[in-house]
Amino acid sequence: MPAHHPVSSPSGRPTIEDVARLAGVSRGTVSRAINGGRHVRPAVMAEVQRAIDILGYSVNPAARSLASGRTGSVAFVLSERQEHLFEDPNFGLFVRVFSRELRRRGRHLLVTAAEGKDEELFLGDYLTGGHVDGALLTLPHAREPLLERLRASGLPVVVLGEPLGHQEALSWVAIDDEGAAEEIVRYLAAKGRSSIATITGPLNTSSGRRRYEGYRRVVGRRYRKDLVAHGDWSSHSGRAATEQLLARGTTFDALFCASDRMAVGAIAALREAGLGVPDDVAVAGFDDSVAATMVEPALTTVRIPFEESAMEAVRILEGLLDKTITEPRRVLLPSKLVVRDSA
Amino acid sequence: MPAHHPVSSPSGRPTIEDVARLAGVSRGTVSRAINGGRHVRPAVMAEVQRAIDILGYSVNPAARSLASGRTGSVAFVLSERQEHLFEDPNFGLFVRVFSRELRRRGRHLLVTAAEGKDEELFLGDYLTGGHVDGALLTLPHAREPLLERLRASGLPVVVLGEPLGHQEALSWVAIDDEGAAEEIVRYLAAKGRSSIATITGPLNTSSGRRRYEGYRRVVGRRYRKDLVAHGDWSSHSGRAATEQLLARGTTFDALFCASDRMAVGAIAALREAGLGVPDDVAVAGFDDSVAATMVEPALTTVRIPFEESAMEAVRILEGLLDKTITEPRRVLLPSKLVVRDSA
DNA sequence: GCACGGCGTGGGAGCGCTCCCAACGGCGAC
DNA sequence: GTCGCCGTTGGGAGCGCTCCCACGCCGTGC
Repeated sequence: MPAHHPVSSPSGRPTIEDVARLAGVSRGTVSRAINGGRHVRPAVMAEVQRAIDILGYSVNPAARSLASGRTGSVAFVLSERQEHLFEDPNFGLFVRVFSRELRRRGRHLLVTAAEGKDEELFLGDYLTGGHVDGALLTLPHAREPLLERLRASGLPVVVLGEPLGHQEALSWVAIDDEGAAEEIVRYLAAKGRSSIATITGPLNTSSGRRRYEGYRRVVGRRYRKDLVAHGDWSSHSGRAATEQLLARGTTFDALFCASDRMAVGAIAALREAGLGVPDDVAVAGFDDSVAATMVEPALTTVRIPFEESAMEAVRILEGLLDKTITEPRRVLLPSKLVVRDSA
Repeated sequence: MPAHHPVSSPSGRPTIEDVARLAGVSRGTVSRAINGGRHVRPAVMAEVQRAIDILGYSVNPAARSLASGRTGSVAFVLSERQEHLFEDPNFGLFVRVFSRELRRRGRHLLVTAAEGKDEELFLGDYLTGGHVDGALLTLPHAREPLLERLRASGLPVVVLGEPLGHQEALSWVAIDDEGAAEEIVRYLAAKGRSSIATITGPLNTSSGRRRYEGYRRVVGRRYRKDLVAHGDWSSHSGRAATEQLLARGTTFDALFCASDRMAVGAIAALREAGLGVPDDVAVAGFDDSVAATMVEPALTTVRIPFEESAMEAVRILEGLLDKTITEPRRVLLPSKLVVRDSA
């Protein structure tokens, strides 16, 4: 039951001054007490805490921020134009992990979206406008102007995914897409599949490119252009790409899709064409998303360590913020093959 | 190209004072100019704008917030313990719509999660601690303490979904779950299905309860307890509930599932039991989520006007913030039947 | 015995903005 | 011609906090 004690502030809320008066110490001492308690005697600490409890005091974030020049919050920026990540369960996962990890470090998470050109512009203003101390970015497409501006502003930033063209200048955490793609395609080959087709993701994204490169490395000399089709991660595009593949008349006994959702579309198309999965065509996905177990047959796919990468990103950002890390840091995390029924 | 002009502030960033000096007016006039321009001559406005552009000035949010007592930002709170909304595409949709609508009104969106008891407690502190001017809440379970605390704090709040037990004291925006359930169950009946089973959502959630009530109203006297099973929205629970229904030995020719995801699980279970959909059992879902078109056959379901409800919530919150609205406001939005192949 | 360093503390000086009041001038009304 | 009003402007007074310097005090080393 706070606030039945005399309080001076016109806002009605108790201030640090009220706490100081009640505890019988100075404003400076209370400030030190609520900021870690360095150079404060334990007895005084306790007394201050008691006063805080009695008054129901909580610091005014605006005042703290104005005086200290820090905000205590970090932005999570979704510079995703379309659906991939945004409509993905991973988005929620990221938010949850970030929020938890940052809270543990005494910071707040602030989520913003930047969809169009305007929003991206606005975003630059916002991020460099003193609203946040740092930022976590997802950027499937290379977004030169924003990245360049952020780099120039000196704002601590960690990118989720590999920022094509900015690998050197920024810190980032990514999945070893290429290695994972290699592993799953190699698995298909080991199962005796000799002609392996693929549906790639957008090749202007890092993941799209890398997964495709992993595929190419494994098929090596057996690479054939007519076994490759392109999608945009969506189930719809997976279906269309498969139909295109089939329409070419080339046959294949395995199909590596760069996303689970495309694999779902692919399975539907194969089934319509009278082909059995995995008997006629083994299908492999990527992501181990909820879609993976929702289709029949359940997808053999690759599990991406989203949680770990989120935690790693926060760790790096924290280092950047407290200047423990001064050079851009880059981390590549391994993923894991998940074998189910589709291949 | 900002900041090649002499700047006084020790932070390096130009302040309102620098702008005033360059524009040849006073601090007060610049403040008025950047806050709508009331009582400022057009010529002066232009001069101030020019100075702002030259210096690359942007307001310091902390200083503004400290002086004005407002923050300009609104929290979107996910007090969702588990997966339903969080792993849902709707979540992303909400974030996007909120972010867009608030930006349009000159505010920022701040997303926070509150999963455990601790976080909920923390959340109360946070929301009432002066970090935000108002909040948008999702709360599938009735969370008495948080709601009570928010109500008592006087913070403007709009709830997405019906806050059971707090319908009178808070503003909220919800879907007409009951009406929508009625409509789709009536549709099943109109298709000649005589024994309609249902898989409900959690009955301690408003939607779970209302959808069940809609079902009951339509089946009326033909209600049979053994045609009802319960789930938790997940596809897994839909599968389990269906197996349970089948195990009872009672037959049914239609199944209304309170979520698409449960319908997906139900279809898998029915298929395993050798029952055809929709021939033997017509299946209806709810939500019109991405899952709806991902299964075979595509789900007949109910489309929920998420976007509209998000926009409506912002509209109400805005009214609460600028005191245009003083009484709690309640809005119930209608949904729309979407007929596909499963029923 | 005395100088010195460091811990613990008090309080002045801002941080950059908004709010408000006083002052100024021009204009229509009487 | 004078009065009063309103639109416009300047600038003082904070908003509630952190930062930093100065001051006392105690313990240590010689």
